[in-house]
Amino acid sequence: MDSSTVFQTFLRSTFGQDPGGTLGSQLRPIAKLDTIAPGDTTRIGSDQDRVIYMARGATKLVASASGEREQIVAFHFAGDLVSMPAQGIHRYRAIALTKATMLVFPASTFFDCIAKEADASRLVIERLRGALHRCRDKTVALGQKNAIERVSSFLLAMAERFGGTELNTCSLELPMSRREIGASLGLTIETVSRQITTLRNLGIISTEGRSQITLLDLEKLTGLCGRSGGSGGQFRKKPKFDSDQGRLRSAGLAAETTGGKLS
Amino acid sequence: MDSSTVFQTFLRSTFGQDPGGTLGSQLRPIAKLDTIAPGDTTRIGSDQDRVIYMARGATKLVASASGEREQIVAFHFAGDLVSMPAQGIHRYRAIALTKATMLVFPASTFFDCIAKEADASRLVIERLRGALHRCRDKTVALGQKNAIERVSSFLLAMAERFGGTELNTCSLELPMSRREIGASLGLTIETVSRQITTLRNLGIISTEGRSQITLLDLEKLTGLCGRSGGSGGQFRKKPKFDSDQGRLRSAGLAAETTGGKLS
DNA sequence: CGACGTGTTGATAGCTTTCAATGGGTGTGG
DNA sequence: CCACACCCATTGAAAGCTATCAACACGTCG
Repeated sequence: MDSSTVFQTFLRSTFGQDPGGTLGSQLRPIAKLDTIAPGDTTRIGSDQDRVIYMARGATKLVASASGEREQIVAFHFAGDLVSMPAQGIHRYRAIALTKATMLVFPASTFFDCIAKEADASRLVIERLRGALHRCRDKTVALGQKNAIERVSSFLLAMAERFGGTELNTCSLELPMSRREIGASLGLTIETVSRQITTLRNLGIISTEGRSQITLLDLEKLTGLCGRSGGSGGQFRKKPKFDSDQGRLRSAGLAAETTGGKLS
Repeated sequence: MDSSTVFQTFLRSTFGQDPGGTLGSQLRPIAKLDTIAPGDTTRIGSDQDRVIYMARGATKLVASASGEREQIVAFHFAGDLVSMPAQGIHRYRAIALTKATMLVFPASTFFDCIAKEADASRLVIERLRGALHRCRDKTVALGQKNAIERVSSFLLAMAERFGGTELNTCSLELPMSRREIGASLGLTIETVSRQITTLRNLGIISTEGRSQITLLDLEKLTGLCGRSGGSGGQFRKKPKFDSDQGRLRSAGLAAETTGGKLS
């Protein structure tokens, strides 16, 4: 894809500006286009903090802990802005799920330019706030929710993001594997698979192939997410599984996953 | 404490500005001072998004999930700026750990004012980025680390925040209870207690009373946190406990806790 | 001194992980 | 077009880490 076209799309969708303005002319020289294949990561400017604009495709933001452990912090899709630290407690990488096109900026220069314009500042601040709040929600999910709640929340979050909703049902084409869902939810691939099986047995979802999932009963699914303040189903405290494949436990809350805007 | 004095301190420490400037005169009218006792929460402007400046004391940022479940997303101390959403998937509250003094702003007006000044924008953006990155680190901890790793990381993070370091040892006076540590790490009070006992038995820490902890061996403690890229001790894969009170497992990483600046 | 909240310790149960085997889906090459 | 890897997903059995339940110790406060 053409670099100028992508940059133009970036300016419009992010700041509602046309090229030619001061912001556009300042950011243009530091924007670097990159297109990567599934499984790959951008190596552009990886030695410093970056801001990445997702022009096309989907990526996962992965943090590497010790050993082989990897946590997916967020998923990102077209239009998202991602803040990536170069160093820190963990190593973070944006890895493509599908063929992905992105614009990479050095963070310091990017934010210096943004700060000079009130409108752009306001928009970036709002994106950062949104990313922070979503990350907090994810924290709650990982700290307080059990497996069925996490998977239910994940499915609902994905549905809100890119599901075709029709009459209480909703079908999704998940761009990520079970392994990636597990890495995002802090669960193993087997546990994710079991929860999906449980949801299917409950008649709440149906599956087709490995990535096609249809949400048949959004209400019940929401009940399994356990939003705060909600009744939490018919349980209150110390709710546990019932039998072999189990029913559910309580219900925690939802939407810890996507990554919406700036993350 | 005097409202004007607190506001002045806020302007200086956050933006390096003196009152009288445009920013100060714009923010002054919307700043509301509040002092609350331990266990209490501010009710000022709780119907809308807020930004809270912590002038004095310590608070915990609590998210309520369904049932009785509560997750502490971050701890905040004097000088911190906290972004608080009014609505969302969960209900968030800033609850005082000690007697706390704070300045409360309505978020939208606050950020509108900030965005108009380049310097202030840059600083706020940097704080938001920091908060986001710390929150991500916490996500990794909750998603990938086991109990001993979480507690070790927590202690190290607290030590970095307000510990008197001297010759590989460091003593802390924790302002939070075991219950709050557990709520922050996604663990129960009993598990936290057991990990502390384990660390004491390993000679890595010593305790005195219920809140005084001395870190005797920062190196070993760090090894239990499992930072990425590190050797992870002498383990690689599938590292498990050894015996009754167990040794350790692998080692994950650290510092998911504090909350540093804007969270 | 007794009540109460906090913290510690022990025993048990449970949810998730680990280990292992099978089946399904996709892609490549003959 | 089909065969054959190869990866992904599902399912089962067993083990493990943490939660739950319970009892006790400690310090504070009335």
